[in-house]
Amino acid sequence: MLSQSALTKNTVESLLEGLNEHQRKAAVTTEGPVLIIAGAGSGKTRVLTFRIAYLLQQGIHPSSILALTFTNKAAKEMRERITHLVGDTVYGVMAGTFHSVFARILRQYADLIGYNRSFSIYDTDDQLSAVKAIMVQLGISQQVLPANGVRGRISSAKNAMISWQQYSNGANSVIEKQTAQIFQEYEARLKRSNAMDFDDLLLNMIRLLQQQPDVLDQLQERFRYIMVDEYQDTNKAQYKAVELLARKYRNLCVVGDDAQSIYRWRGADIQNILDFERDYPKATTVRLEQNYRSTKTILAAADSVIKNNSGRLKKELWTDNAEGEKILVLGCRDDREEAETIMKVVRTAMRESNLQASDVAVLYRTNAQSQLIEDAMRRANVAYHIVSGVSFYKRKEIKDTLAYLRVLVNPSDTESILRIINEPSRGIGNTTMQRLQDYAVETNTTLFETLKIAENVVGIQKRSATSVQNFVELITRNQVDIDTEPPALVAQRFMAQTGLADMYRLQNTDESQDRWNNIDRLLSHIQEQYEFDETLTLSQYIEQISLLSDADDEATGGNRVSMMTMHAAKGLEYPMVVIAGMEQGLFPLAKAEQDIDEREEERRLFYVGITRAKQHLVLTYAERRFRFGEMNFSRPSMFIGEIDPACVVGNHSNRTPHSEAHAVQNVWERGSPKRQSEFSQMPEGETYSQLPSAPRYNAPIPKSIRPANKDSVNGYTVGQQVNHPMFGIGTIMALSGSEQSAKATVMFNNGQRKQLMLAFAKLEVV
DNA sequence: ACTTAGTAAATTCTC
DNA sequence: TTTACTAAGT
Repeated sequence: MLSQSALTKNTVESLLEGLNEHQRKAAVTTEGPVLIIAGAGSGKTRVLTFRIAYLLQQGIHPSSILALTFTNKAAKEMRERITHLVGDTVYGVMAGTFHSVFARILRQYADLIGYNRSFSIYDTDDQLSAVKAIMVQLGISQQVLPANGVRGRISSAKNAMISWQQYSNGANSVIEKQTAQIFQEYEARLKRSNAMDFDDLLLNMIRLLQQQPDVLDQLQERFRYIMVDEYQDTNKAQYKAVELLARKYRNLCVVGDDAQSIYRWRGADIQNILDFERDYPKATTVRLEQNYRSTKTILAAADSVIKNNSGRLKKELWTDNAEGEKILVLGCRDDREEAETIMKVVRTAMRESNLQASDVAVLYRTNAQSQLIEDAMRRANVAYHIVSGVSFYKRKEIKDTLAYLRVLVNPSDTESILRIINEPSRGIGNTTMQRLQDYAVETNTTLFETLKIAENVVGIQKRSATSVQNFVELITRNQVDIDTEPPALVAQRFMAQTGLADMYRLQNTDESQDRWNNIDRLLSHIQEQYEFDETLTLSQYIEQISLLSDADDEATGGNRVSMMTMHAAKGLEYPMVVIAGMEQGLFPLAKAEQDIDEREEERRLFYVGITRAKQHLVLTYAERRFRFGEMNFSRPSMFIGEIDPACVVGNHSNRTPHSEAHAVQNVWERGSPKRQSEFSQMPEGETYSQLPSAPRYNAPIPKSIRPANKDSVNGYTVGQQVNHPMFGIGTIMALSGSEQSAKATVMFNNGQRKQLMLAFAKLEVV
């Protein structure tokens, strides 16, 4: 069957030999519920992928297998590794994040639960704008009740499967009662907009399964083997959805590590994994306790820290690896010095311990911390990159472009309309939109339907009504070809008409040029994706982008030091890890100082951080740090004190440095052992402000972004004289890209040099 | 309707 | 330091 040739008995058996006894058991116990408690570095992903390969080898049809992960990165890695084992067969396996898998299923059955299949997916920003609009509508001041707090409470409620009715019944305080009211309106508003937020993707999946027995049966029959990765991070809704899907065949295998649960704040319920054996009484439990990643020292340190948490699943991690060197703890005078120190430690380790830049990761608690470390790295010419910093997709111009495209696909999408109806300015102001929104709510129609009849709505100015009419026509005109023409073409033609790119082009500042280029990149990206998969629709593209916020790939490429938050580091490993900002109030965060649960979560996060390291681990802290615009004093993190002192060296407290500690020698070679600050001070005369700043985002858009220069493109040639309606006569200096993404660099006679996109700029050859 | 200036607040993590 | 909201002025 299928391309099973890639998967002979031999490959399976040889793989089997590569697994230890427990891993093997976890992989081949395919029937019934299985709980795999997988300690850090115990080969979890390996077991999961082998398990899937094994199922396929047993003759299980690929489409019977469902594998759910939390991040796109994890899903992608799993697919790649399975592909490695079984080849193309993997294409039948449904593997993805909860949200993406459910979104796909929900599109298919959308009409059964009262949605149109082109529903929009709302991210946190869209949620917030909906909440704000509702608060204005209800006359609740944001001064009294911060909108973002309301958004958070609504989302938490939904995570815990609490409906607005239930929330309303349980509301006691004024704040809760008002929130309940907003909650109710919020649900109605999203429904009217034919939109689901992230939580709805889970909740509607449950609704679908509960309300449509046929669908439930169909899906249960289809997904006979279900696997859930990072089970400790599931929330109530995810738990329920999985429970429903697995109820019939009960071939549910969950993998997780309670010690690595770090998403409580977004509704993850650690109880789900703790209670698995109770919920599935006949479950086989397998413990993966052999660590293949870290040295004995690192493991001991991690263990001594996590021991301070209560209520854990029994698990004893051990390793055959070497003792390894001690953990280096370095106190610094301030955050700048810390950054310099990190740079020096990394550079020294690369030189002395024969490490590549890509062998090193610098981890921190908050994204803001990366700035100074980046500066230090750049100054010293150490190649680095930021993993999932500010996403490309969070940029204003990109969000605007996507909003335009979403309106095209789903005109009911209120939040997207509000976002772009006056961007660029069309003379449609707040008052007008407020009136139209009120009217839409009163008549219980979509905003777009109301826009169509704007002239009949009382209180709307003639001028505004005309502008609205033009906007409606802009949308409807472009919707015509949406199902017949290639998505990139539709998008490009549409965007050229919206005037968004023109607005940035005419602003003609460095910043607007960037924005314009970003729009261009997005449009090119659609083209690329389409070339990769010709069945791609605009709707699918938007969904794909909405559910992606990780800057996955690309980030891993190249020989560079990786810098990221500890959350982002989950699932990764590096020969050398530096954890920065080990200070009370930063790590653990201030709010954890009172709350035991918060503190335990921070501790688990620290545990995750420590266990990323294979051989070298360095912890740093600063005695003073610039935060919130002012200098603050801080004390070393309590977590440092929790590490078994036998595992640690450094200038922390009055412990004397051990001479056998390799890294320590390197660090101290140029300074006095007592005051490490002396060697890490900034050289005189150089300041950080003189340094150019690095791009702050890490765009996941792959390759081909920098097209090669050409002599002739789309009928234009280098050297040609052209006329531009805005800039006048000029000469084409260079050409790049092709078709819709073609660009020309033009030197205009007025002295301006511009990069223009041929699809947008109306260049006339003279 | 749009611009500007002034003030307040918020700064963790993610699908 | 940066962002975001409000109010007043054009």
